[in-house]
Amino acid sequence: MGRKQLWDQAEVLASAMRLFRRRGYLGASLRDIEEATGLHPGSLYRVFESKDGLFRAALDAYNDQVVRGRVRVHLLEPADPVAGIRSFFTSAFETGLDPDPGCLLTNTAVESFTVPQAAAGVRRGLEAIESGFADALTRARALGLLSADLDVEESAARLLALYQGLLVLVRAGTPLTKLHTITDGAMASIGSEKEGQR
Amino acid sequence: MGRKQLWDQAEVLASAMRLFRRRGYLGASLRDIEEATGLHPGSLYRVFESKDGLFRAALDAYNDQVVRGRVRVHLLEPADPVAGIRSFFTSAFETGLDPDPGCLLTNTAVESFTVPQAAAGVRRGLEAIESGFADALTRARALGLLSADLDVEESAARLLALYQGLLVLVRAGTPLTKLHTITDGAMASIGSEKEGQR
DNA sequence: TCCTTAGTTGAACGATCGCTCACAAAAATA
DNA sequence: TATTTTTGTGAGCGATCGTTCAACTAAGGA
Repeated sequence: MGRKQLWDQAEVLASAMRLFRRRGYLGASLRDIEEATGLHPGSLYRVFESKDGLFRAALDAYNDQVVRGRVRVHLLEPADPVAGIRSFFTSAFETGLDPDPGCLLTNTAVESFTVPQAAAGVRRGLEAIESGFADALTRARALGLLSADLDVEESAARLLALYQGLLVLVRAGTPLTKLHTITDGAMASIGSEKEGQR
Repeated sequence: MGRKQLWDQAEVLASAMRLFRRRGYLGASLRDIEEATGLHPGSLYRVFESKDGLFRAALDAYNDQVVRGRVRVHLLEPADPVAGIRSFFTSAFETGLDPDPGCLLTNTAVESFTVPQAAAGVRRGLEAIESGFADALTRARALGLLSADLDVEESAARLLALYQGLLVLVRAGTPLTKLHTITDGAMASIGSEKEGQR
C-alpha cells in the first residue's frame, strides 16, 4: 500500500559517500547533499532522520562495499598475496584523474572529534583492513613468499598505519613517484624481494 | 603613538593552534575562537583579516615552532639518532591525558580540499619532517647504527608515511599498545635492533 | 591640555546552516 | 470510485555562521 520510493537507496548512499569523502562531514552542506543525490530534504529526512544519520549510513555502506570489497579483491582472494598487498597500496593512489582522492575512513578518523558518532564505524573499517593484511601475510608466509619468522600481527598493524599515512599524503598532493617509493619500501620491509613487479 | 596591543600574538596563535587541531578549520567557529583566545572579533580581524588568515598564521606558527621544534629535538640534535627517531614517534602519542591528540599538519592535509589555502603550509611541514628523518638516518648510517646500504631517501619517505598513519590511528582511538607495536616494527624495518629501548 | 592615532568592544548584518511541515501526488484498499 | 497510506516537494523556520563598523579607550605629540 502507499506510494513506491522513486529512488535507489544504494545509489543515494554512493553519491553521499563521494561527497563526504571529498568535503568531509562538516564541509558537505545539506544543499550540497540535495544536489549530489537529487533528493529533497523531506525525502532524506524521512529515511535517514538527520544529516548525521545519512553520514552513518554512508560510512557503513562504505565499509561494507568499498573497504571490504577492496580487502577481498586485493588481500583475501589473490593467489599471490604479496602482489595483492602491493596492489592494495597502489590502487589507493593510482586513481587516474579522480578529482577527489583519499579514503572516507581516513578522513573520518581525523574528523571524528567533531563527529563522534562516526568513531565506531571508523574502528570497524580499520579492523577490516588490518585483518585483511594479517590474512594475506599469513598466506604469504605459508606459501614461502615471506620469511617463516615474520611477525604477522606486528606487520599487519604497521601496514595499516602505512596505508593510512599514504592516504594522508595523497590528500596533501604528494607526487605519484614518492607514493610508489613508499610502497616499494613497505614491500621490502616485510621481506618481499619484489623483482620486476612494478 | 596610539594605544598598545593588549595581547601577545604568539599566545593567541598557540590557542588557535590547539583549537584548530582539536576541531579542524570548519569545526572551529569564530565564537569558539573568541572564547579560546579571549579576543573579540574586531581585534582578530584587524590583525588577521579573516578566519582563513588566522588559520594560515596558526599553521605557519605550528610549522615553525611545534613541527620544527620536534624535528630538532628528536631528529637533528640527539647523539643517538636511532633513539631519536623512536622518541619522535612515541612522543606523538604518549601525550598523557591530552584531550585532543593528533597533529594539526595531518588533520589539515586531510581537510585541505575544503581549505585549499592551507595546502602550501601542509606541504612545507611534511617536507620538514621528511628531511629531519633523512638527516637522522644519514647520521645513524655514518655512526654504524644502521646498515651502510640503507636507502635514506626511501626510508625517510616511508617513515613520514608511517608517522602520518600513526597520527590518523591516534585520532581513531587506537590503544597505546598497538601504537607501540607499530613503532617497534618501524624501527625494526630500518634495521634497528632496539634491544631494551622500550 | 587637546588632538591624533592605534587598539578594543560588542551589537548586529546578510548569508547560510540543519531541519520541519503543510500540501500534492501516487499506489493500495475498500 | 472513494478512502487510506506512503512518498515527494519545496517554502521557510530559528539558529548560527563569518564578518563589519560605529562608539569607546588609551597612548604619544603639539
